[in-house]
Amino acid sequence: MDLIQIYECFCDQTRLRILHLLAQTPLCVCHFQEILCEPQVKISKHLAYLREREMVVAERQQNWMIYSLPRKRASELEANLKCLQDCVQSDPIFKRDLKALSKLRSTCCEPDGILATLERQRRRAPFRPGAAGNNLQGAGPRRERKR
Amino acid sequence: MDLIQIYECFCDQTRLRILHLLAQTPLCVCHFQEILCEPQVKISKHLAYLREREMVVAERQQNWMIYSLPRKRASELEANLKCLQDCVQSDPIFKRDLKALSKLRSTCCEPDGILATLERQRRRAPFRPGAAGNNLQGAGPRRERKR
DNA sequence: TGACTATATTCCCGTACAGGAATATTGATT
DNA sequence: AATCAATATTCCTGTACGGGAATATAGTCA
Repeated sequence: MDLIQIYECFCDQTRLRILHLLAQTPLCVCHFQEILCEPQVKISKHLAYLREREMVVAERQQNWMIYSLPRKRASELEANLKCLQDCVQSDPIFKRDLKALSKLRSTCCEPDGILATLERQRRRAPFRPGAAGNNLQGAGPRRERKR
Repeated sequence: MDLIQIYECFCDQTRLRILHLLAQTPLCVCHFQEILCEPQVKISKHLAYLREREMVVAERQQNWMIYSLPRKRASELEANLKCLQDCVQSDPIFKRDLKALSKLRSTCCEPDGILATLERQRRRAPFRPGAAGNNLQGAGPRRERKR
């Protein structure tokens, strides 16, 4: 019964917001960080959770991981995504997310898709190091991995 | 955000089956036991879970607790219940549940609602002590409650 | 090759269930 | 008052996350 899995994926607010955004367009992790204003670990983990359950797919593009909804979606997923849209359309948080998304897109006038967008964004503003919610961490010193 | 709560309620198979049945008609606990073929504790606990989150309401009728969906439901709940219907309509488990439900109703030709049904059922077949999935336990000896 | 960037993983801790066994509880019946 | 029937609650155990800190990793670029 993988309807259950769908609901499991849906019952966390961060995941809901991610899916809601992906219903609009593919996005990379740093976009989620910007839009959701949540720490990197959190987003990365929830994306992993969704990936393991095949609710999203990931594809590497240079340094970025582009996440998107799978092309072929089970009808249950499709139905629930649609239902989700209806349910959240008046919710301030989700509305704000959409607004932040469209702002992010407009700043790079996206002619040929998200990838070109990313490319350009990177040249102009290498991820806005000081922006709110942007708490990237350096790679830190390496040492023997515990195991 | 109580959409999340809805999804939390939906992400367990037993609860899904319960809600799916309640979308048809109010029912009492022993009916769930019969239809779902699950132990009493399990059903009782999931009903408590749903009650605490106000996804169902309970009303005592003599010895029985009648559970039903609340009269006034949030639009999100309504939407998701509808979505659920669509998603499970071809699922064998849920189809079997509906079949079991209608059988249970037809055996008592329900003229004046579930309560009369219960009344009559009880006289004729006092809960079928040996039936499959029916694992009622006696009240057991009492002793000082630990606390 | 070394530094840097974007993202993933591991470790750790706390909490929320899920499920079953053993009662507890409450109203009805005798 | 004692018993019974229907249902709820408590205790216990195991597991799945959720979140954050500290790295780890892989690609890119100088």
